[in-house]
Amino acid sequence: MLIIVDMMSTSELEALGPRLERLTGEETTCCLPEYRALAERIARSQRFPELLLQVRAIADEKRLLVVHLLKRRGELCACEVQAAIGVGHATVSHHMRVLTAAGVVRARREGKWAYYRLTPAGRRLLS
Amino acid sequence: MLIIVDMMSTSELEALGPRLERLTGEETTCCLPEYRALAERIARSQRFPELLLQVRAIADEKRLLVVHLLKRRGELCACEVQAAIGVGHATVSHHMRVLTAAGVVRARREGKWAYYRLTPAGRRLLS
DNA sequence: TACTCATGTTGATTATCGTCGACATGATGT
DNA sequence: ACATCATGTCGACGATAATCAACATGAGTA
Repeated sequence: MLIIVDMMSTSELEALGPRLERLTGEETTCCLPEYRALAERIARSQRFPELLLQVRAIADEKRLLVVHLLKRRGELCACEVQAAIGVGHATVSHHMRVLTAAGVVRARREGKWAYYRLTPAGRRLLS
Repeated sequence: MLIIVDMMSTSELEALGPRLERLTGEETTCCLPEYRALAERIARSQRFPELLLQVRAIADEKRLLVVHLLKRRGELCACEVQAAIGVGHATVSHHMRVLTAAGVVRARREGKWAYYRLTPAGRRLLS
């Protein structure tokens, strides 16, 4: 319940309280406890951590490029991803791990090769 | 034309070429120059850098929270944002700067106060 | 004018992340 | 069996980013 607030220094918290309470008397838009509670509700919802994970997964130039390529081509193997984005194979493996962990892409093994395609959630991110 | 490829070591490039050329003879899905060219077209399009900037702007817990709050409340001043996300005012200023630079939110000054609201592009990011 | 308040800016610190080399694994082919 | 190939994992390094304290700015106020 106090996770967010605990990240503020106590001096700033004490200074912030009366300042905003005074503001509510003049400007009806400022309301400290209301916004703090609303922010906590949003941050503690089920969708927020998932969405944050997905957004952070595509917040990289190479990974956003991979997602766009998958949207156009449907399915790519790891070597094709490596050729497309121009990094070492260890980096490709790392990026695809981030994308799969976020639920943006889904991996499929076929012999030596690993194929990747977008999940429905991944497709929704690009609409 | 060689920006992406130059990020690979020459040894890996030389090893990758013949490997994929052989693959194209067996698996029709592997095609090195085609994917490299497609990736370059996407990365050099007008929308890609803008989208990357916007996605990176909301790829932070606090900033994603701010964007959600703005979607619900319409407009917030800086002190309300500070109260909601629980960081120092310098950090709030930094986050709002990142969001405005990406075109996700728009700032409006009224006397001492700074009000922020989502841009159409920012609203589109959350749909 | 002097003072307070809301916000922006700067510099430094800390943490996180992208990248790669080296090694491991598991499948394919000779 | 042995070599080769595609991919994964680990450790380290460099770059980037989040955060705050301190200072600066500019508007309202007594």
